[in-house]
Amino acid sequence: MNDADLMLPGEFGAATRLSSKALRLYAEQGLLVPAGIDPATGYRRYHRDQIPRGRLIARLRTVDLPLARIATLIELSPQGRQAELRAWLAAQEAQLRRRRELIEALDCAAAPTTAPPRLRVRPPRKLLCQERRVHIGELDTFVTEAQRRIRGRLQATGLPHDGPTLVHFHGFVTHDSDGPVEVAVPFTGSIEPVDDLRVRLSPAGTDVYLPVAEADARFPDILRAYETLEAWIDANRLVSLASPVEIRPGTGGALLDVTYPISTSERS
Amino acid sequence: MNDADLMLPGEFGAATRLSSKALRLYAEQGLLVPAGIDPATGYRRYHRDQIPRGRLIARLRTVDLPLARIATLIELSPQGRQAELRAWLAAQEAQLRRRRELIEALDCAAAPTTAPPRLRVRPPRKLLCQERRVHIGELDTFVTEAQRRIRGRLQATGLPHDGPTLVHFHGFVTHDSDGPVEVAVPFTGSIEPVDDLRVRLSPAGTDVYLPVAEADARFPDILRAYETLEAWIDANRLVSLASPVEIRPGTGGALLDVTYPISTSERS
DNA sequence: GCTTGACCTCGCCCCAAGGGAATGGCCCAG
DNA sequence: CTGGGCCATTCCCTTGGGGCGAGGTCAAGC
Repeated sequence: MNDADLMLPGEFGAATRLSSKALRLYAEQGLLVPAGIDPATGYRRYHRDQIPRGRLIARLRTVDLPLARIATLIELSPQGRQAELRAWLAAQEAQLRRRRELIEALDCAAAPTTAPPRLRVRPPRKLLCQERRVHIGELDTFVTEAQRRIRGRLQATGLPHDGPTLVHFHGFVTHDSDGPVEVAVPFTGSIEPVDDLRVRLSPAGTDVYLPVAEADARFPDILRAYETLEAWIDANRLVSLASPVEIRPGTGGALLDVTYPISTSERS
Repeated sequence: MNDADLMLPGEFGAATRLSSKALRLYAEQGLLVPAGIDPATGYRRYHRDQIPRGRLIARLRTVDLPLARIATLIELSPQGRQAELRAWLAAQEAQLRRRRELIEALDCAAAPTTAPPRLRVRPPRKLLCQERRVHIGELDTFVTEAQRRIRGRLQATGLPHDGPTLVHFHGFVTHDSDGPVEVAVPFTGSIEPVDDLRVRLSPAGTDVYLPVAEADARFPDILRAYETLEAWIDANRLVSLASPVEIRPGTGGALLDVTYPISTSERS
């Protein structure tokens, strides 16, 4: 280890294309620690052998990888690193595809769908529910599974459970955003909550709904139904009182009805 | 305008899926200003008619558009907005492609190219230069144009200008990063700087270089030559003293030589 | 020996888009 | 009258640095 192999941040930065401010940051984070620090002056000294590492960091930063990710990547073999990078790229591309889908869906909302939403009165009822945060990919599995558990529980208690299945979307469910989602089956009678199955009341009210055929029920196509309903609610100067619900099966042979609870109280 | 049409942030946020924190921010930025503020309590009241705007903002935020961009988009017609959004998506995709290219180039660096770099002594010389910041798309035009201007100036002064053209890359030149780039032609004699043409000295030294055929000289393929040179410099425990230079024409019929100045002074 | 200029240090404030927490005000229901 | 649910304001936190200012260091020139 030779004195002449040591450089100040300026020179090292020129060799690696990293600013001295960036170097300071990386040093603080332990990502690229100077070979030595002069205890008297505080001057950082980088060793020539650190140049490849610095240059690699700079490269990875040019594609906007977060430092934390770089810190793990940099410890891998070139092959492993490359594999991770390709995976990361694929993830970025998937995200971009999803954004494109969302934007296209936003576009389609401008074109009205065929059928106008309809109104329906909803009676008060008691629900047995299971709630969880899920991303869009896990949604179908969760709904199927939760429905099975809820109906199984109702059956075991000897209660009728021939009502539809209600899926409440308390939050956006997309690839990037997880619910929460609540699966519920209305029932009559009395049952004790168990584990993560809970009992709650759903008040009476009015719903506006739109039947959705199986062909249009996939994500992100189904967003069009939501758009249509929201546009209708806005156009009629109403307010949705709570989260939208997907009711399966839907009316008139539809796979499901997308439903919004709305206020019917006259606003003076 | 009815009192009952006004909502507190909680209700309005539920209708638009915006957090009250986000609403506060948008209000400060003028992006979504409450219909009224109670002067006594400071309570913000949103009007029902603001729901579509809020919902649109929320949608646009889900694809990570910056608020400033949203502020301009939101004033456009749906058609104009959609066009802008598509353009933005295309830009995002272009950026992702460039990142992929950079990562692939990083990968190829692991596989050594055929020819090893060679050393060459560089005499001291005087250069007539033009420097500008350019992105990769403008690079060829700039180099051609600058070269023409410089040689024209040399010819007009009656000085020989039969040397090669030197293109110094003082900074990365990619789609995302603009130079600076300096085009220079060596000459002998005396000339006055004019406009943005300047005269500077290039000291003697040693270069390590790699000829690049026309087929490999396009971006991002040419990055492989840079990778190879940098790897060679690192492996030989040398330090590049300054920015890399592309010299046209290159040796042995190559389109250009990618060149790094290196230190040859013995380090004790 | 002195200055000058280039380089270095540290420390603070700034960007986007909010999240989280602490503290206090407002209002409604029991 | 008290509790709970909203609401307000204020401060600090995140990422990856850029920019500025005060002051220390170092080598070169005079």
